[in-house]
Amino acid sequence: MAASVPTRTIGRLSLYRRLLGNLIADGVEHVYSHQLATMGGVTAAQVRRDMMSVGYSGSPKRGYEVTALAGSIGNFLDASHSEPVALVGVGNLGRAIMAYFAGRRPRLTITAAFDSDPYKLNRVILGCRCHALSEAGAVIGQLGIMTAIVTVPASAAQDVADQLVRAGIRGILNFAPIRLRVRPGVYVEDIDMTMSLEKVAYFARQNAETRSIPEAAVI
Amino acid sequence: MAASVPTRTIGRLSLYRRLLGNLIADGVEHVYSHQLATMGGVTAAQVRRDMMSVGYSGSPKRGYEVTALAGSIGNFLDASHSEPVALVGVGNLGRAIMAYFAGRRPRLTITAAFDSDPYKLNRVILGCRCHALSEAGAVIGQLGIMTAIVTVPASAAQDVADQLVRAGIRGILNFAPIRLRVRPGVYVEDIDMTMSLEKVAYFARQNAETRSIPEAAVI
DNA sequence: TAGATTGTTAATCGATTAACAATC
DNA sequence: TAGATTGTTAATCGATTAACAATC
Repeated sequence: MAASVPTRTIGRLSLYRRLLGNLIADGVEHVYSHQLATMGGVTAAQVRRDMMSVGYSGSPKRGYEVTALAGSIGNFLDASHSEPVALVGVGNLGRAIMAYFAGRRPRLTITAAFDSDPYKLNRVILGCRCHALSEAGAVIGQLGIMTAIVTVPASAAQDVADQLVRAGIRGILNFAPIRLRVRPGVYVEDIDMTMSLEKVAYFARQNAETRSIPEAAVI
Repeated sequence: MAASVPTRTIGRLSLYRRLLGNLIADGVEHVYSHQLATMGGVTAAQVRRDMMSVGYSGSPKRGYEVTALAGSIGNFLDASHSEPVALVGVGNLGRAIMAYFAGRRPRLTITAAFDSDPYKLNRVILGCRCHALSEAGAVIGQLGIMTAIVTVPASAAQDVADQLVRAGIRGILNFAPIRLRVRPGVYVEDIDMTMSLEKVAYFARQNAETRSIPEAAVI
């Protein structure tokens, strides 16, 4: 139905929508591609191409209408109804993420939590009931959950992913530092914080080395 | 000095090193490109190319020597000495990240924390002293910190980034949902959890829609 | 040796960028 | 109108993939 859109474009659309939300809050009514580009750290041509892919047209005079564009992106990105999300692994990181998403995107709500710790079972943590993973099939099936966040240790992640996929999950946001193997038709997005931090440290060092003398002058 | 290597390659090197660590723990001595490829979710050719970029050679007979390769990658990725990291924003997410990195990469240790909450000042949280942001210049300069993690709200992130760059930071791992504007020579890596989750939800829905009938048969 | 793997080049692929006529 | 912006195509760019001779 929807033309196939590259995964990076989907990410940028999510970004634009947030920017548009800010503009709406500020009472702005129209925006040009180059303005969105500056705010989003992309090029103006890229913004225009992305708008094309959601099928929204701007006008050469006033650019894009902010509320209408936000609506178009919403139609493109969102489900027709509010969507529940599952989270597996109610440790430090899991709880922080639950708190982070609480009330942020009303259309994506963490509705079910799972953990292997028997002490946490059936307790309500951050407004969300904590189940045993063995109940995943039943709970996920009953609530019609398609999206899950995995915040368990690497050693448990593949097993958890297998159970989630069997339970009907079609998309996983994976924080475990391991590459999950899932069957085709299940989308996995990895957030590997260790990898990201090592990358930042590497380039920080490169930057410091290559411009150690000029930088003092530049500042 | 080091040939310029694309940022994705640096990420993969970090990944390989972790995989090699697991192999070493398992007592494995040699590994072939296709084995690393399977574990890392990349292609064998890509692995071989990446090994070339760190200047390590394998043998057609035994593949790559695990410990030596891990050492080469370490030489390439790591600083000669242990590196301190700063974290700004000691909220739920910030504390979870501090706990996450504690003891994980001994060469990258979160050594200084910053927060605007006066209640947290000078307290030691997860083994790390919490300073006021106004001290950033002094603390970061004194400890020689080049890398920082930003876990403040979006509204404060740009201001924090500016202060960090002024204090000498050359690389930022940014969790705030906003595009930071920094001068050239400062590397920024974004972890935008909302964007990632929306992306996963989008593709989960696509997957569920496109294969709603066949999937039952496939399972 | 025979066979599988490596290093390395050439071909492919996809996304980004540049460019510009159409438009308000 | 004049001028800036849009929609859209063509050119560019970079990374990935395929391929294969060299090697152990």
